[in-house]
Amino acid sequence: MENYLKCIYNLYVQNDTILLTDLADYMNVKAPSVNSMIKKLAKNGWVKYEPYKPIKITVSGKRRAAEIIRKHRLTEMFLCEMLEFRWDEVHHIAEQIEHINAPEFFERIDMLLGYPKSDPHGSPIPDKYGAITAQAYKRLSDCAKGELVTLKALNRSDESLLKLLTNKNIHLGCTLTVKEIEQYDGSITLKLSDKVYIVLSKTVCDNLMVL
Amino acid sequence: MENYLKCIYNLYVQNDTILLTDLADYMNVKAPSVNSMIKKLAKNGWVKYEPYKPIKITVSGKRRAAEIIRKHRLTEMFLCEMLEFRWDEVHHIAEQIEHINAPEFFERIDMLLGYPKSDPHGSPIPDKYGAITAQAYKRLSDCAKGELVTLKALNRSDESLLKLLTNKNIHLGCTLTVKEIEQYDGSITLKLSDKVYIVLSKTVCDNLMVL
DNA sequence: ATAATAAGTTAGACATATCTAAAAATACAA
DNA sequence: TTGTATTTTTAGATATGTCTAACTTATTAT
Ligand SMILES: [Mn+2]
Ligand SMILES: [Mn+2]
Ligand SMILES: [Mn+2]
Ligand SMILES: [Mn+2]
Repeated sequence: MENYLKCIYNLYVQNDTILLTDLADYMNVKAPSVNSMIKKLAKNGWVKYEPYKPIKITVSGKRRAAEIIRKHRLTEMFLCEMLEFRWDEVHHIAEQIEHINAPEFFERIDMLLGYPKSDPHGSPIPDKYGAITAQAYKRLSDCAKGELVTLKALNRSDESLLKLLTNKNIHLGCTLTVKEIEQYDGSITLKLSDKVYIVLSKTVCDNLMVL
Repeated sequence: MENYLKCIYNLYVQNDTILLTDLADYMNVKAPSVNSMIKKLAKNGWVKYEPYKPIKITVSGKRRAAEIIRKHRLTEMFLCEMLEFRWDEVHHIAEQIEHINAPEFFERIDMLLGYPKSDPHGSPIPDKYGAITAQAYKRLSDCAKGELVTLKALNRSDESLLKLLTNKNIHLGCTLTVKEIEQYDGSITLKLSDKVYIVLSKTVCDNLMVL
Protein backbone atom coordinates (compact mmCIF):
# COMPACT_ATOMS: atom_id res chain seq x y z
CA MET A 1 0.00 0.00 0.00
CA GLU A 2 2.81 2.38 0.85
CA ASN A 3 4.50 1.78 -2.50
CA TYR A 4 1.22 2.38 -4.33
CA LEU A 5 0.58 5.59 -2.44
CA LYS A 6 4.08 6.88 -3.10
CA CYS A 7 3.63 6.11 -6.77
CA ILE A 8 0.25 7.83 -6.86
CA TYR A 9 1.83 10.87 -5.26
CA ASN A 10 4.62 10.97 -7.84
CA LEU A 11 2.14 10.74 -10.69
CA TYR A 12 -0.07 13.37 -9.05
CA VAL A 13 2.81 15.87 -9.00
CA GLN A 14 2.96 15.60 -12.77
CA ASN A 15 -0.77 15.42 -13.38
CA ASP A 16 -3.63 16.10 -11.01
CA THR A 17 -5.68 13.02 -11.88
CA ILE A 18 -4.19 9.60 -12.40
CA LEU A 19 -5.08 6.85 -14.86
CA LEU A 20 -5.27 3.37 -13.41
CA THR A 21 -3.27 2.15 -16.41
CA ASP A 22 -0.39 4.53 -15.74
CA LEU A 23 -0.27 3.44 -12.13
CA ALA A 24 -0.18 -0.19 -13.26
CA ASP A 25 2.73 0.60 -15.58
CA TYR A 26 4.73 2.41 -12.92
CA MET A 27 4.08 -0.23 -10.31
CA ASN A 28 4.86 -3.08 -12.70
CA VAL A 29 1.59 -4.80 -11.97
CA LYS A 30 -1.53 -5.45 -14.06
CA ALA A 31 -4.65 -3.31 -14.08
CA PRO A 32 -6.82 -5.60 -11.89
CA SER A 33 -4.21 -5.46 -9.12
CA VAL A 34 -4.34 -1.69 -9.14
CA ASN A 35 -8.11 -1.74 -9.28
CA SER A 36 -8.39 -3.79 -6.11
CA MET A 37 -5.63 -1.90 -4.30
CA ILE A 38 -7.23 1.46 -5.09
CA LYS A 39 -10.36 0.34 -3.28
CA LYS A 40 -8.29 -0.36 -0.19
CA LEU A 41 -6.53 2.99 -0.40
CA ALA A 42 -9.94 4.62 -0.76
CA LYS A 43 -11.17 2.82 2.37
CA ASN A 44 -8.20 4.37 4.21
CA GLY A 45 -9.23 7.76 2.87
CA TRP A 46 -6.00 8.25 0.94
CA VAL A 47 -7.56 8.40 -2.52
CA LYS A 48 -10.99 9.24 -3.91
CA TYR A 49 -12.37 6.39 -5.97
CA GLU A 50 -15.42 6.34 -8.21
CA PRO A 51 -15.84 3.52 -10.74
CA TYR A 52 -14.48 4.36 -14.20
CA LYS A 53 -13.23 7.77 -13.02
CA PRO A 54 -9.55 8.68 -12.76
CA ILE A 55 -7.94 8.36 -9.34
CA LYS A 56 -7.51 11.43 -7.13
CA ILE A 57 -5.22 11.56 -4.10
CA THR A 58 -6.73 13.19 -0.99
CA VAL A 59 -5.12 15.64 1.42
CA SER A 60 -4.62 12.84 3.93
CA GLY A 61 -3.18 10.68 1.15
CA LYS A 62 -0.65 13.36 0.30
CA ARG A 63 0.35 13.66 3.92
CA ARG A 64 0.75 9.90 4.22
CA ALA A 65 2.75 9.76 0.98
CA ALA A 66 4.98 12.58 2.18
CA GLU A 67 5.78 10.60 5.33
CA ILE A 68 7.04 7.70 3.25
CA ILE A 69 8.93 9.96 0.83
CA ARG A 70 10.49 11.67 3.84
CA LYS A 71 11.73 8.34 5.15
CA HIS A 72 13.00 7.38 1.69
CA ARG A 73 14.94 10.58 1.16
CA LEU A 74 16.30 10.80 4.69
CA THR A 75 17.54 7.25 4.26
CA GLU A 76 19.23 8.06 0.95
CA MET A 77 20.90 11.06 2.50
CA PHE A 78 22.03 8.98 5.46
CA LEU A 79 23.46 6.31 3.17
CA CYS A 80 25.47 8.87 1.20
CA GLU A 81 26.56 11.11 4.04
CA MET A 82 27.22 8.65 6.84
CA LEU A 83 27.85 5.36 5.08
CA GLU A 84 29.55 6.85 2.04
CA PHE A 85 27.44 5.13 -0.57
CA ARG A 86 27.40 6.63 -4.06
CA TRP A 87 24.20 8.36 -5.24
CA ASP A 88 23.54 5.52 -7.66
CA GLU A 89 23.63 2.86 -4.92
CA VAL A 90 21.13 4.22 -2.42
CA HIS A 91 17.70 3.98 -4.02
CA HIS A 92 17.08 0.24 -3.74
CA ILE A 93 18.10 0.24 -0.09
CA ALA A 94 15.91 3.26 0.69
CA GLU A 95 13.06 1.53 -1.13
CA GLN A 96 13.11 -1.04 1.67
CA ILE A 97 13.98 1.12 4.68
CA GLU A 98 11.21 3.63 3.89
CA HIS A 99 8.74 1.01 5.17
CA ILE A 100 10.29 0.73 8.62
CA ASN A 101 7.78 1.85 11.22
CA ALA A 102 9.86 3.72 13.81
CA PRO A 103 9.38 7.50 13.82
CA GLU A 104 12.11 8.00 16.45
CA PHE A 105 14.58 6.23 14.16
CA PHE A 106 14.06 8.71 11.33
CA GLU A 107 13.99 11.63 13.75
CA ARG A 108 17.46 10.68 14.96
CA ILE A 109 18.76 10.16 11.43
CA ASP A 110 17.39 13.59 10.55
CA MET A 111 19.12 15.13 13.56
CA LEU A 112 22.41 13.33 12.87
CA LEU A 113 22.35 14.68 9.31
CA GLY A 114 21.67 18.20 10.54
CA TYR A 115 18.11 18.40 9.17
CA PRO A 116 18.93 18.26 5.44
CA LYS A 117 16.54 19.97 3.05
CA SER A 118 17.15 17.70 0.07
CA ASP A 119 18.28 14.18 -0.76
CA PRO A 120 21.41 13.11 -2.70
CA HIS A 121 19.55 13.65 -5.98
CA GLY A 122 18.42 17.15 -5.04
CA SER A 123 14.82 16.20 -4.32
CA PRO A 124 13.28 18.03 -1.36
CA ILE A 125 12.82 16.14 1.92
CA PRO A 126 9.30 16.70 3.30
CA ASP A 127 9.25 17.96 6.90
CA LYS A 128 7.72 15.75 9.58
CA TYR A 129 4.31 17.30 9.01
CA GLY A 130 4.40 16.35 5.35
CA ALA A 131 5.07 19.82 3.97
CA ILE A 132 7.29 19.94 0.90
CA THR A 133 9.06 23.14 -0.08
CA ALA A 134 8.63 23.57 -3.83
CA GLN A 135 11.81 24.01 -5.82
CA ALA A 136 12.01 26.78 -8.39
CA TYR A 137 14.44 24.99 -10.68
CA LYS A 138 14.26 24.85 -14.46
CA ARG A 139 15.23 22.17 -16.96
CA LEU A 140 18.73 22.40 -18.43
CA SER A 141 17.04 21.70 -21.77
CA ASP A 142 15.10 24.97 -21.37
CA CYS A 143 18.23 27.08 -20.96
CA ALA A 144 19.49 29.42 -23.67
CA LYS A 145 22.90 29.38 -25.32
CA GLY A 146 25.45 31.16 -23.16
CA GLU A 147 23.68 30.65 -19.83
CA LEU A 148 25.78 29.69 -16.81
CA VAL A 149 23.87 27.51 -14.36
CA THR A 150 24.35 25.28 -11.33
CA LEU A 151 23.04 21.70 -11.22
CA LYS A 152 20.54 21.58 -8.37
CA ALA A 153 18.53 18.38 -8.77
CA LEU A 154 17.55 15.50 -11.01
CA ASN A 155 14.07 15.01 -12.32
CA ARG A 156 14.06 11.24 -12.39
CA SER A 157 17.02 9.48 -10.85
CA ASP A 158 17.29 6.15 -12.64
CA GLU A 159 20.45 4.29 -11.82
CA SER A 160 21.56 4.45 -15.45
CA LEU A 161 21.27 8.25 -15.55
CA LEU A 162 23.20 8.54 -12.28
CA LYS A 163 25.97 6.34 -13.64
CA LEU A 164 26.13 8.32 -16.89
CA LEU A 165 26.49 11.57 -14.96
CA THR A 166 29.08 10.12 -12.60
CA ASN A 167 31.11 8.89 -15.57
CA LYS A 168 31.05 12.38 -17.05
CA ASN A 169 32.02 13.87 -13.68
CA ILE A 170 28.75 15.72 -13.28
CA HIS A 171 27.42 16.06 -9.73
CA LEU A 172 25.01 18.26 -7.79
CA GLY A 173 26.37 21.76 -7.37
CA CYS A 174 28.61 21.73 -10.40
CA THR A 175 28.42 24.69 -12.78
CA LEU A 176 27.58 24.27 -16.44
CA THR A 177 27.79 26.74 -19.30
CA VAL A 178 25.56 26.14 -22.32
CA LYS A 179 27.90 26.40 -25.29
CA GLU A 180 25.91 24.94 -28.14
CA ILE A 181 22.36 23.70 -28.71
CA GLU A 182 21.94 21.33 -31.65
CA GLN A 183 18.81 22.25 -33.57
CA TYR A 184 18.33 18.77 -35.00
CA ASP A 185 18.02 16.70 -31.79
CA GLY A 186 18.25 19.24 -28.96
CA SER A 187 21.54 17.86 -27.66
CA ILE A 188 23.61 20.38 -25.73
CA THR A 189 27.36 21.04 -25.59
CA LEU A 190 28.35 22.17 -22.12
CA LYS A 191 31.48 23.62 -20.63
CA LEU A 192 32.14 21.84 -17.36
CA SER A 193 35.45 23.38 -16.40
CA ASP A 194 38.41 25.09 -17.95
CA LYS A 195 39.08 22.70 -20.77
CA VAL A 196 36.35 20.11 -20.28
CA TYR A 197 33.48 20.15 -22.77
CA ILE A 198 30.79 17.50 -22.86
CA VAL A 199 27.73 16.76 -24.98
CA LEU A 200 24.49 15.63 -23.39
CA SER A 201 21.38 14.42 -25.23
CA LYS A 202 18.06 16.23 -24.87
CA THR A 203 16.73 13.25 -22.89
CA VAL A 204 19.47 13.72 -20.31
CA CYS A 205 19.09 17.51 -20.20
CA ASP A 206 15.34 17.17 -19.61
CA ASN A 207 16.21 15.51 -16.33
CA LEU A 208 18.81 17.99 -15.11
CA MET A 209 17.26 20.75 -12.99
CA VAL A 210 19.35 23.88 -12.68
CA LEU A 211 19.34 27.39 -11.30
CA MET B 1 10.19 -17.22 7.53
CA GLU B 2 13.14 -15.27 8.84
CA ASN B 3 11.44 -14.66 12.18
CA TYR B 4 10.59 -18.35 12.50
CA LEU B 5 14.15 -19.36 11.71
CA LYS B 6 15.59 -16.91 14.20
CA CYS B 7 13.22 -18.21 16.84
CA ILE B 8 14.11 -21.82 16.03
CA TYR B 9 17.77 -20.92 16.40
CA ASN B 10 17.22 -19.30 19.79
CA LEU B 11 15.32 -22.33 21.04
CA TYR B 12 17.98 -24.66 19.61
CA VAL B 13 20.68 -22.91 21.63
CA GLN B 14 18.84 -23.89 24.79
CA ASN B 15 17.76 -27.33 23.64
CA ASP B 16 18.91 -29.33 20.65
CA THR B 17 15.46 -30.40 19.45
CA ILE B 18 12.47 -28.09 19.37
CA LEU B 19 8.81 -28.76 20.13
CA LEU B 20 6.36 -27.31 17.65
CA THR B 21 4.29 -26.10 20.60
CA ASP B 22 7.16 -24.12 22.08
CA LEU B 23 7.81 -22.50 18.75
CA ALA B 24 4.12 -21.58 18.49
CA ASP B 25 4.28 -19.98 21.95
CA TYR B 26 7.41 -17.96 21.21
CA MET B 27 6.12 -16.85 17.81
CA ASN B 28 2.69 -15.97 19.20
CA VAL B 29 0.93 -18.06 16.58
CA LYS B 30 -1.09 -21.26 16.77
CA ALA B 31 0.25 -24.75 16.17
CA PRO B 32 -1.14 -25.24 12.63
CA SER B 33 0.67 -22.07 11.49
CA VAL B 34 3.95 -23.46 12.74
CA ASN B 35 3.18 -26.83 11.23
CA SER B 36 2.74 -25.37 7.76
CA MET B 37 5.69 -22.99 8.07
CA ILE B 38 8.01 -25.78 9.20
CA LYS B 39 7.30 -27.61 5.96
CA LYS B 40 8.41 -24.54 4.01
CA LEU B 41 11.55 -24.17 6.09
CA ALA B 42 12.24 -27.87 5.49
CA LYS B 43 11.82 -27.34 1.73
CA ASN B 44 14.50 -24.66 1.96
CA GLY B 45 16.72 -27.11 3.80
CA TRP B 46 16.84 -25.03 6.97
CA VAL B 47 15.19 -27.56 9.26
CA LYS B 48 14.72 -31.32 9.25
CA TYR B 49 11.06 -32.26 9.44
CA GLU B 50 9.50 -35.65 9.99
CA PRO B 51 5.83 -35.89 11.01
CA TYR B 52 5.28 -36.04 14.75
CA LYS B 53 9.01 -35.71 15.44
CA PRO B 54 10.59 -32.65 17.11
CA ILE B 55 12.10 -30.04 14.80
CA LYS B 56 15.84 -29.99 14.16
CA ILE B 57 17.68 -27.03 12.66
CA THR B 58 20.23 -27.93 9.94
CA VAL B 59 23.72 -26.53 9.42
CA SER B 60 22.45 -24.34 6.60
CA GLY B 61 19.56 -23.26 8.81
CA LYS B 62 21.98 -22.18 11.51
CA ARG B 63 24.02 -20.22 8.98
CA ARG B 64 20.89 -18.51 7.65
CA ALA B 65 19.70 -17.73 11.18
CA ALA B 66 23.10 -16.31 12.07
CA GLU B 67 22.86 -13.93 9.10
CA ILE B 68 19.62 -12.50 10.45
CA ILE B 69 20.88 -12.38 14.03
CA ARG B 70 23.98 -10.59 12.74
CA LYS B 71 21.81 -7.95 11.08
CA HIS B 72 19.68 -7.63 14.21
CA ARG B 73 22.61 -7.17 16.57
CA LEU B 74 24.58 -4.88 14.28
CA THR B 75 21.47 -2.75 14.00
CA GLU B 76 21.03 -2.60 17.78
CA MET B 77 24.66 -1.62 18.18
CA PHE B 78 24.30 1.05 15.52
CA LEU B 79 21.18 2.44 17.18
CA CYS B 80 22.93 2.73 20.54
CA GLU B 81 26.32 3.87 19.39
CA MET B 82 25.49 6.19 16.50
CA LEU B 83 21.92 7.28 17.17
CA GLU B 84 22.21 7.27 20.96
CA PHE B 85 19.19 5.14 21.67
CA ARG B 86 18.99 3.46 25.05
CA TRP B 87 19.46 -0.33 25.23
CA ASP B 88 15.77 -0.77 26.04
CA GLU B 89 14.65 1.10 22.90
CA VAL B 90 16.50 -0.75 20.16
CA HIS B 91 15.00 -4.23 19.93
CA HIS B 92 11.71 -3.43 18.19
CA ILE B 93 13.48 -1.33 15.57
CA ALA B 94 16.11 -4.03 14.96
CA GLU B 95 13.29 -6.57 14.67
CA GLN B 96 12.26 -4.75 11.49
CA ILE B 97 15.62 -3.71 10.06
CA GLU B 98 17.02 -7.26 10.36
CA HIS B 99 14.83 -8.14 7.34
CA ILE B 100 16.37 -5.55 5.03
CA ASN B 101 18.05 -7.29 2.11
CA ALA B 102 21.19 -5.24 1.46
CA PRO B 103 24.44 -6.92 2.50
CA GLU B 104 26.51 -3.81 1.64
CA PHE B 105 24.38 -1.79 4.07
CA PHE B 106 25.23 -4.00 7.02
CA GLU B 107 28.87 -4.24 5.93
CA ARG B 108 29.13 -0.46 6.12
CA ILE B 109 27.38 -0.30 9.48
CA ASP B 110 29.78 -2.95 10.75
CA MET B 111 32.75 -0.94 9.49
CA LEU B 112 31.42 2.34 10.90
CA LEU B 113 31.05 0.68 14.31
CA GLY B 114 34.59 -0.69 14.15
CA TYR B 115 33.54 -4.36 13.81
CA PRO B 116 31.94 -4.80 17.23
CA LYS B 117 31.98 -8.29 18.77
CA SER B 118 28.79 -7.94 20.80
CA ASP B 119 25.52 -6.04 20.84
CA PRO B 120 24.27 -3.55 23.48
CA HIS B 121 22.99 -6.45 25.59
CA GLY B 122 26.31 -8.29 25.45
CA SER B 123 25.15 -10.94 22.97
CA PRO B 124 27.80 -11.94 20.43
CA ILE B 125 27.49 -10.64 16.86
CA PRO B 126 27.98 -13.50 14.36
CA ASP B 127 30.64 -12.82 11.73
CA LYS B 128 29.60 -12.56 8.09
CA TYR B 129 30.12 -16.28 7.60
CA GLY B 130 27.69 -17.06 10.40
CA ALA B 131 30.28 -18.09 12.99
CA ILE B 132 29.42 -17.15 16.57
CA THR B 133 32.13 -16.99 19.22
CA ALA B 134 30.79 -18.72 22.32
CA GLN B 135 30.85 -16.70 25.50
CA ALA B 136 32.20 -18.29 28.69
CA TYR B 137 30.05 -16.27 31.09
CA LYS B 138 28.24 -17.61 34.13
CA ARG B 139 24.98 -16.65 35.76
CA LEU B 140 25.14 -14.13 38.59
CA SER B 141 22.78 -16.46 40.44
CA ASP B 142 25.49 -19.14 40.34
CA CYS B 143 28.07 -16.94 42.05
CA ALA B 144 29.17 -17.48 45.62
CA LYS B 145 29.02 -14.99 48.49
CA GLY B 146 31.98 -12.62 48.36
CA GLU B 147 32.67 -12.97 44.63
CA LEU B 148 33.51 -9.81 42.68
CA VAL B 149 32.32 -9.97 39.07
CA THR B 150 31.75 -7.82 35.99
CA LEU B 151 28.42 -7.73 34.16
CA LYS B 152 29.12 -8.99 30.63
CA ALA B 153 25.76 -9.83 29.06
CA LEU B 154 22.07 -10.46 29.56
CA ASN B 155 20.47 -13.81 28.98
CA ARG B 156 17.12 -12.58 27.80
CA SER B 157 16.76 -8.88 27.20
CA ASP B 158 13.08 -8.08 27.71
CA GLU B 159 12.34 -4.41 27.78
CA SER B 160 11.09 -4.66 31.36
CA LEU B 161 14.35 -6.23 32.57
CA LEU B 162 16.36 -3.55 30.76
CA LYS B 163 14.31 -0.81 32.37
CA LEU B 164 14.68 -2.37 35.81
CA LEU B 165 18.45 -2.51 35.42
CA THR B 166 18.64 1.04 34.09
CA ASN B 167 16.63 2.27 37.08
CA LYS B 168 19.05 0.58 39.44
CA ASN B 169 22.00 2.03 37.51
CA ILE B 170 23.25 -1.36 36.37
CA HIS B 171 24.85 -1.48 32.93
CA LEU B 172 27.23 -3.73 30.98
CA GLY B 173 30.74 -3.57 32.38
CA CYS B 174 29.77 -2.56 35.89
CA THR B 175 31.31 -4.48 38.77
CA LEU B 176 29.22 -6.27 41.35
CA THR B 177 30.16 -7.84 44.65
CA VAL B 178 27.95 -10.59 46.04
CA LYS B 179 27.27 -9.56 49.62
CA GLU B 180 24.41 -11.75 50.69
CA ILE B 181 22.44 -14.64 49.22
CA GLU B 182 19.02 -15.18 50.72
CA GLN B 183 18.40 -18.87 51.28
CA TYR B 184 14.62 -18.60 51.13
CA ASP B 185 14.16 -17.16 47.60
CA GLY B 186 17.65 -16.89 46.14
CA SER B 187 17.59 -13.10 46.04
CA ILE B 188 21.02 -11.48 46.16
CA THR B 189 22.32 -8.36 47.86
CA LEU B 190 25.01 -6.71 45.73
CA LYS B 191 27.49 -3.96 46.35
CA LEU B 192 27.46 -1.72 43.28
CA SER B 193 29.82 1.01 44.41
CA ASP B 194 31.14 2.54 47.59
CA LYS B 195 27.90 3.02 49.44
CA VAL B 196 25.39 1.62 46.98
CA TYR B 197 23.83 -1.72 47.84
CA ILE B 198 20.98 -3.26 45.90
CA VAL B 199 18.88 -6.39 46.11
CA LEU B 200 17.99 -8.37 42.99
CA SER B 201 15.59 -11.31 42.78
CA LYS B 202 16.78 -14.72 41.63
CA THR B 203 14.79 -14.27 38.42
CA VAL B 204 16.79 -11.16 37.59
CA CYS B 205 20.13 -12.72 38.59
CA ASP B 206 19.43 -15.75 36.36
CA ASN B 207 19.53 -13.36 33.44
CA LEU B 208 22.70 -11.50 34.35
CA MET B 209 25.80 -13.11 32.81
CA VAL B 210 29.03 -12.21 34.51
CA LEU B 211 32.75 -12.95 34.52
C1' DA C 1 -2.61 -51.96 29.88
C1' DT C 2 -5.61 -48.59 29.64
C1' DA C 3 -7.20 -44.09 30.13
C1' DA C 4 -6.21 -39.35 30.19
C1' DT C 5 -3.41 -35.69 28.56
C1' DA C 6 -0.37 -33.46 25.49
C1' DA C 7 1.48 -32.72 20.98
C1' DG C 8 1.01 -32.66 16.17
C1' DT C 9 -1.78 -32.85 11.86
C1' DT C 10 -5.48 -32.03 8.57
C1' DA C 11 -9.44 -29.72 6.62
C1' DG C 12 -11.56 -25.77 5.60
C1' DA C 13 -12.06 -20.77 6.23
C1' DC C 14 -10.42 -15.98 5.69
C1' DA C 15 -7.38 -12.06 4.40
C1' DT C 16 -3.82 -10.17 1.29
C1' DA C 17 -1.82 -9.55 -3.15
C1' DT C 18 -1.20 -10.98 -7.43
C1' DC C 19 -2.49 -12.94 -12.15
C1' DT C 20 -5.33 -14.10 -16.87
C1' DA C 21 -9.38 -13.95 -19.50
C1' DA C 22 -13.53 -11.98 -20.43
C1' DA C 23 -17.00 -8.35 -20.05
C1' DA C 24 -18.48 -3.61 -19.57
C1' DA C 25 -17.94 1.28 -19.85
C1' DT C 26 -15.85 5.21 -21.83
C1' DA C 27 -13.36 7.84 -25.26
C1' DC C 28 -12.14 8.79 -29.88
C1' DA C 29 -12.52 9.24 -34.73
C1' DA C 30 -14.22 8.57 -39.26
C1' DT D 1 -23.43 8.34 -35.16
C1' DT D 2 -21.58 4.36 -35.16
C1' DG D 3 -17.73 1.44 -34.91
C1' DT D 4 -13.06 0.81 -32.93
C1' DA D 5 -9.74 1.28 -29.47
C1' DT D 6 -8.74 2.13 -24.79
C1' DT D 7 -9.67 1.89 -20.04
C1' DT D 8 -11.76 -0.18 -16.23
C1' DT D 9 -14.07 -3.81 -13.92
C1' DT D 10 -15.35 -8.49 -12.72
C1' DA D 11 -14.76 -13.43 -12.20
C1' DG D 12 -12.02 -16.95 -11.02
C1' DA D 13 -7.32 -18.90 -10.18
C1' DT D 14 -2.87 -19.12 -7.46
C1' DA D 15 0.22 -18.18 -3.64
C1' DT D 16 1.22 -16.78 1.26
C1' DG D 17 0.19 -16.86 6.08
C1' DT D 18 -2.99 -17.04 9.50
C1' DC D 19 -7.02 -19.09 12.16
C1' DT D 20 -10.59 -22.71 14.46
C1' DA D 21 -12.35 -27.18 14.92
C1' DA D 22 -11.76 -31.80 14.56
C1' DC D 23 -8.90 -35.66 14.28
C1' DT D 24 -4.60 -38.58 14.98
C1' DT D 25 -0.45 -39.89 17.24
C1' DA D 26 2.50 -39.95 21.14
C1' DT D 27 3.39 -39.54 26.02
C1' DT D 28 2.35 -40.05 30.82
C1' DA D 29 0.19 -41.73 34.86
C1' DT D 30 -2.58 -44.75 37.29
MN1 LIG E 1 15.16 7.19 -4.40
MN1 LIG F 1 9.42 0.78 -1.13
MN1 LIG G 1 17.20 -7.65 20.21
MN1 LIG H 1 11.99 -9.54 12.82
